[in-house]
Amino acid sequence: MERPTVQDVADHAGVSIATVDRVLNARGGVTEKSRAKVRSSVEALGYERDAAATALSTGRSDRFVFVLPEGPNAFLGALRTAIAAERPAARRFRQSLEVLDVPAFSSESLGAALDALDPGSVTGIAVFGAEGIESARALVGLRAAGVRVVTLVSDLPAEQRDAYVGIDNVAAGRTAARFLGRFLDAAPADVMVILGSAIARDHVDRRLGFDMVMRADFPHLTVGASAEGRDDADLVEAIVRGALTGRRPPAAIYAAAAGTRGLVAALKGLRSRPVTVVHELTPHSRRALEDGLIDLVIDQNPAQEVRMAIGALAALREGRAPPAAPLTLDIYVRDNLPARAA
Amino acid sequence: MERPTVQDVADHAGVSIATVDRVLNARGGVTEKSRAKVRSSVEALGYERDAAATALSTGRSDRFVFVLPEGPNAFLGALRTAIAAERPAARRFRQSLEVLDVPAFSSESLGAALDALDPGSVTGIAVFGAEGIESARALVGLRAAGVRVVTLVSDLPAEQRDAYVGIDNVAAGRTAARFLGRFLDAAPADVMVILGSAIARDHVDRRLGFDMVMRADFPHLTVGASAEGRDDADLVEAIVRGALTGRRPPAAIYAAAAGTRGLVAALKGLRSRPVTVVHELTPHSRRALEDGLIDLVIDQNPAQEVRMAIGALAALREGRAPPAAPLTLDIYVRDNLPARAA
DNA sequence: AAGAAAATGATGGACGCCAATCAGGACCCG
DNA sequence: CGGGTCCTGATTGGCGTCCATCATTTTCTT
Repeated sequence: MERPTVQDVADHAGVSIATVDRVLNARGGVTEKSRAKVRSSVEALGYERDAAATALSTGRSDRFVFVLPEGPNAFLGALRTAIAAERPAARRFRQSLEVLDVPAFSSESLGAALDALDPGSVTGIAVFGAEGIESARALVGLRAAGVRVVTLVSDLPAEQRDAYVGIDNVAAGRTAARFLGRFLDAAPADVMVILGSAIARDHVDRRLGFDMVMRADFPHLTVGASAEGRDDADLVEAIVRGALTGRRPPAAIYAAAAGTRGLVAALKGLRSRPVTVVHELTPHSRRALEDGLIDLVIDQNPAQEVRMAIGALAALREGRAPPAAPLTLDIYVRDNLPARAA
Repeated sequence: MERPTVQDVADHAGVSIATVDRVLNARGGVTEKSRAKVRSSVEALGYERDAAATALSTGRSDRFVFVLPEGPNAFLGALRTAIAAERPAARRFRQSLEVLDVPAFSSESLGAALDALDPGSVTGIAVFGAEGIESARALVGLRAAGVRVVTLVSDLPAEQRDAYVGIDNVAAGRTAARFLGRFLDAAPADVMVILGSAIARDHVDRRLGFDMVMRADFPHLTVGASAEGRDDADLVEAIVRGALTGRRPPAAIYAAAAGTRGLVAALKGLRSRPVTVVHELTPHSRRALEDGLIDLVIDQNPAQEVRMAIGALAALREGRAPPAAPLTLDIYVRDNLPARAA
């Protein structure tokens, strides 16, 4: 029941280990007959490459680059922290993690930054928020040059990436609608939705899912047009204040984007506050949950997200299929908040 | 910026690699002065043991045993499936995973089964549902013999285990209460709680958390005494039917234990059904959620649980600290169900 | 200061795989 | 049948660490 080695496979197949090696590493120059023998021996013995020995021997080192928009938003901060936290572990597997900052909401500079990457030395990249033609072209180019690409948080068309790592944003929107609907009573009311940008795929998906459930199961609730907060706390605050002091203040708010700080600021000190669901567990949203200012947080665990992205890139690099299932949504109320991080 | 090796450390410290090796592996026979030199060089160069080389060289193989109660319950089945699914991955790291079945609810036979394990050949074990004096004694004995012990799902006193892998059950109870309370309207009503066993730590914790929130935030709801379903679907069905046809049928049910199948059966065909929260995402609870028979499922991802248990055992075996944070609760409504597994 | 004890250096063989080279054999072609 | 191509076997030298052995140096003891 010992683990078989290439030597065992060679003996079993009646060939030399050199031939086994040629087959296993697709070096060519082996007759179909020998290949078949080796393959069936591999099968018969249940041979599996020893990962440790391979890693040692090849001494390969992978360079993974996370391309993130600049900006003070808390979720991005958490993502950066998570990347830093994974570094030591990644290092043990000879993977180096880098972060490349690009201006937010600018497809041109993103494209330029991607073009500046050396496809020879970069094993794979993880991109976040890369909607736009310039970046699309750059991504296709990188992939053609052999760089693996995963999209983070917000997906892109298939030709621009090898895999998507993130939550199912349509499901996130549906879920938000479900809880909002259930938390409200049966009386007709208005619901407000705040997005970051109307072209960000993740936000659009959330809105889509939200509307689906609202229309189907909570017809007494009226969902207004999306407000665009551009992930800017001050702008969000202004929008929310405006709505709440209007003549028909919403009974519920779904904030599908960043800028929670502004939202929370606007909610503070109200006599009766709307039922509120936001995205991303950040210090602000956590605090607001604890204080009872908001009701629910839908989170995509950045740490898990980073780990999955690394795992997906590593899998792609080794020619394995990356995991297909999207990340699960983490749903928080004030009662299941994780212990405070150090 | 290359990864330093022991050779580099030796050069930097002005000693031989033999000495570095003695320090790194605590083999003794090194003066404090040399030890200090080596340690500071390790620090200065940022040396880290190469995991691949170590694994190759030691050729260690770990035997991890999962001790699980027998029984047809779906959660246990999922746990077993998850263990089987992890086997190939574990094998790549020279870890073998075994499952040891013991009769449910019997501390004597659990103790006997644990005593029968050979501490010499078992690296670590993961136990589930091990309340009782016989098993406690056996666990303490195993730990003294060098076997690492993690508790799964339900925790035990610290002297019986090295680490706990599972969710925070008090938080789970609190969360269940929060959603039940918010889903009901403000009218006074009765709430029913179903446990598996009144001595299982996880169930007791859930009840505790549930009561805390109910008392604090939903005083208009009356929580009755716990019904003991012993994780038995038929018994649970009888209990629920009885309650629903009584003179004061509960407006909400919190099922903190297994036996969801029975609960769902009892709910089927009612004109007005109680708001219901159950634990564990199984085919039954999933179906019930989709059909609108129940409202919320609190899940502890068995796959993640198994992975974490293996990770914790591996960490313990290498002398590292296992991760301290409990697993996050997965909360499901009909809108964020994961894609159906194959 | 001689002898014992402790610390250190030097070395080599694992571990399993990768990568490259060289030599010999089988086979085909004209 | 000579010359070439294609397969195959054999061999070597790593990769970084662990572990054991043996020789040598330093330090301590009395």
